[in-house]
Amino acid sequence: MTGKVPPKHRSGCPVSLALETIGDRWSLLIVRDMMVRGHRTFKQFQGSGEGIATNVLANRLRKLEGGGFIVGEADASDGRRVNYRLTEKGIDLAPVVLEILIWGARHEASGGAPCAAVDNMAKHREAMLAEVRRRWRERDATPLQAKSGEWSWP
Amino acid sequence: MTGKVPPKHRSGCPVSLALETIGDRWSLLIVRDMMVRGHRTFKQFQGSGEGIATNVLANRLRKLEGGGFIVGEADASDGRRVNYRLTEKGIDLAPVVLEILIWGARHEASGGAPCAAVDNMAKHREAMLAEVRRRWRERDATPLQAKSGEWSWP
DNA sequence: CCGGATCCGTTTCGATACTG
DNA sequence: CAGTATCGAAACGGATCCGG
Repeated sequence: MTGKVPPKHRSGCPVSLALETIGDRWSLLIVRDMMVRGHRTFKQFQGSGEGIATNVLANRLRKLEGGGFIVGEADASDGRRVNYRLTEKGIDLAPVVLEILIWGARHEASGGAPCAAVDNMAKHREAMLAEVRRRWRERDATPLQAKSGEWSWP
Repeated sequence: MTGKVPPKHRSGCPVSLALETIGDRWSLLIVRDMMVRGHRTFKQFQGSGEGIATNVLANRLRKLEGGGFIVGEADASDGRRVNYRLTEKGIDLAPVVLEILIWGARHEASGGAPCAAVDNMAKHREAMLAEVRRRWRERDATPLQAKSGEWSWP
């Protein structure tokens, strides 16, 4: 709290990239880990991002939750564990994440074709998106591996 | 100076979202303005973003240039004017920007269908991407309007 | 142990003023 | 017009501590 100043927001509808919410280095990384690696817990995010500080991670999770991208609910069998799930709004970020992955595989990996998984996702774009959507809708937050060998992920 | 600490960078190829470069609130906004509105100059960016500070804008332009997303070249007829152009690496961000636009039109505009332009782009996805690519390759950095009425932009 | 909260030094942001 | 200079405010990030 303590005086959260709202941003400028001058353009009404037309061209907002909505980067005020997800336009930072960590938020999309968290969403990516959820979608592609099936991560759900604080600990998992902590280990799979490129080393995010715990306070920053907590801050981002709360921000994503406040923005309606994810929801956090206590694990049924383990009270101390919190499971985060993607909402519809968060799931709809899948195409964005996928395109960034594709872009990164082409330009960031700085080479030929080091990442076969991304290549596979790009090939079966619609199928991959449908799979992500189905998984998170059904609360079956398992990683994206082993869909008849189409996608694999470290 | 004074100790520029390189980031962690532990994952080699597989899943880097490369958000270290474009993962902030302004960089993609600049790229979007170039792609969709045909902006090329400091002044244009200054007026079309949601009010970016001049020093931040200068910083982002240099960062994008250093990352190979854009190049800045002095205008032939006007020495003091600098024209920024998208490189291939920057042009390849078009799918990313488009997906974010689509996402934002659905979730951020918080309503039914306020933005027909984005809707049009989503419908003619490949054509729009091809058009962006062609324009910036040929140095004809005009806005995206008036492609037989398919896309229009404020 | 897990999911944070709190403190604290460093870095970056962002608004305004100013310069070539 | 296209940027710097400056400076307060915010965020980052590490380390450590806390509640369950």
